[in-house]
Parts: sequence; C-alpha cells; structure tokens
Amino acid sequence: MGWTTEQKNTSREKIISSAAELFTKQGFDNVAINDVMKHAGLTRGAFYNHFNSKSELYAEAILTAAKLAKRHTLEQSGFKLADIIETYLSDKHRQGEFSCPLAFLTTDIHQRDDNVRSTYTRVLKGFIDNIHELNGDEKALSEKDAMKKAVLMIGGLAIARAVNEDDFAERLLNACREGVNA
Amino acid sequence: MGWTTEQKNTSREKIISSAAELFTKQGFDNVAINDVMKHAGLTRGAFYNHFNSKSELYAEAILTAAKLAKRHTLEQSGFKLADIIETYLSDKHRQGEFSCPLAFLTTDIHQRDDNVRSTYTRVLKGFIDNIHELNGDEKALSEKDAMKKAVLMIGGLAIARAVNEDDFAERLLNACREGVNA
DNA sequence: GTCTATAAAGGGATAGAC
DNA sequence: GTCTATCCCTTTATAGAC
Repeated sequence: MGWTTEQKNTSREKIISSAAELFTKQGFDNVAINDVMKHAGLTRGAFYNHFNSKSELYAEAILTAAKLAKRHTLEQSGFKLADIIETYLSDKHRQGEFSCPLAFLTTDIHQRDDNVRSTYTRVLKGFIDNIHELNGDEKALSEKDAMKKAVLMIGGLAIARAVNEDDFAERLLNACREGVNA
Repeated sequence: MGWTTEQKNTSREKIISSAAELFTKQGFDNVAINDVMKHAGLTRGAFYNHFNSKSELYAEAILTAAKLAKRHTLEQSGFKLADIIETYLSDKHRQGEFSCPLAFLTTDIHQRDDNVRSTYTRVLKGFIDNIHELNGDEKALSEKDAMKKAVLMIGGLAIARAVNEDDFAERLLNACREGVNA
C-alpha cells in the first residue's frame, strides 16, 4: 500500500486543527476523541496512529490554538498594543469568534499532566514576551507590569466568559481594557 | 422508620461540604457523585434523595466553597484589604490549602448550565462588593477599579495555578499583589 | 432516608482486516 | 494509514428492599 508521509502529515494537521478548535472551546473532558476525528473527517481507529493519548493531542492543540488566536488578533488589530488589547478583550472573543487557549482553558490545565502544563506555561511566557515587544522600547516595561497586563487580559476574558450576564461581562471587559492601557 | 428532618439536613450538609471541597479542587468532570458520597460517609443511591442532578449539587457547592474561602481568608488576615490580598494571592492558596471557587473553577463554569453560571455570577458580584466594603470610604473606589482588583486577584490566582513552574508562578502572584494594591 | 443492584450510555484504548 | 468492531472501565441515574 502507498501511504506517503505527506498524506500522514496532512491527516495529522487536520486532527490537530480540529482538536485546537474543539478543545479550546469545550475543554478537555467535554470533547471525545471521536468528536475530533469526525471533525477531521476520519474515524476513531486511526487516532492512535498519530498520537499516544488524548492528553498528548491536547498539548499539541494548545500550541496550535495559541498560534491561530495570535494570528487572528494581529490581523484584526495590526501591531499597536492598544488595538490588540481592544481585540483581545472584545465581546467577539468572549463569544468565541476566536479563542485564546490561555483564557479559555485556564483552570482546565491544572487538572492535566505535566506535559500539558508545561505547554501552557511556555505559551503564557510567549504571551508575556509579546507584550514586551509590542510595547516598544519607549517606556521600558518591567516584568511585573507585563505580567499585570497579561493577567488583566487573560484573566479578565476568562472571568467574563464564566459570567452569564452580558452587560456585567461587558463592564468587566471594559474595566480590564482600561486597566491594561494604564 | 424514624428519619427526622434533622437527620436529613445533616446528610445534606455533609454532602454539600464534601462537594465544595472536591469540586473546587478537581473541577466538575473529575469528581464523580460516588466520590462525593463516599467522602460524606454515604453511598451513591442516597444522593438523589437530596439533589436532582450532579449539576444542582455543583451550584450549591460553589456557594458553600465561596463562604468557606471567605471565612478562611478573613481568619488569616483580618479585615485590612492589603492583608487580605496577601492571603488571597499566596502560595498556600495556589497550593490548595484553601480554595476560592471563583479562581479554581473559572473556565469550568462556561461549560455548565445556567443555574451554575448564575451562581458563579452572583458570587463574583459579592466578591466585588466586598472589595468596595473593605476598601473603606476613604478613597471612594469606582466600579472599574474594584473590577480590576477582582480580576487581578481571581485571574492571577487561576493563571498561577495552571503554571507548573513554582518560581514563575510566584512572580505572577507577586506582580498581581502589587497591582491590586496600586 | 439509606442501602445494594442494575440499567443505560459514553468514551479511551486496542485488534485485525484492507 | 484508515477502517470496523470490540474490550473494558467509568459514571449518571433509577429500582426496590430494608
């Protein structure tokens, strides 16, 4: 039989991008391997030819979801920090039009294995680094200040998504927008 | 047979306090009804005599867990806002020596039903109100400022718990402590 | 009200054919 | 590499005895 590595890679990519979307929006436990494979146009049995466990896929999905969210955010806002904050702490983000795994999966991560938690930690560090870079060299940001901004963005979005009152959530996002820009 | 309402209430309280502890630390999906009942010294079958569903218990557990966390925090710190922040954003809290459901369950809530989300929303509003009260009348806090403090506390703790590097988590908590006090 | 037993469904992981 | 079929375990919820 002729299965090229290219075909295998294509399947793998499809699985990961499906997982990125489903896991980020629904969390680890609410998504079955079957869901991911169906979404990727494959069946269950093929899964273990690409990954050793659901958890391993989850870690990959977090990386890809973070890249997708970053791309989406920059495309919407350009490279000015204030605009990026506006996009990140927007109602559209809260509604899931796009989805940053740092904010959508925050408390899910603590329940997972070390591989997943290390991945999350790495992505979070990248997020904080980006804040430094986007801030420009003008008014040298301390690590503390960058962390505070990151927490207001990620934490603010996570909390606003938990709340089931739109106007209250909007006020929360608004307060955070102001706080990050301060 | 003589089952008094008092005995029923005692059982109910045991179930709820067990649920408060287990759910808050492990999330909704990682705790089975059986776990809660065992922890309460009962068996599965008795559960549905007290609650209609796992989700209904979860909502009750969030209320009780919030009260317990508040009590613990105030006992540790007294009523000065700066001390309370110190306790809330402490390594002990991150390690689960006590557990605020707002921070431990943040992204879990979005996956649940409206009853649970309403409960979370209510507890969060109470948290923000407490910030106002504890701040004293001296320098009238705006709603925005109280929300920013709440997000730095709840979000900061939630994120610090996801991270699996102690020193990085400690720097995060530290940045938030400074941010809330500012 | 609590117990044991069980129904009924879901999901992670594996086996073997193609 | 992907498919169908299946093992096996967990879990929510219910039934009926005490």
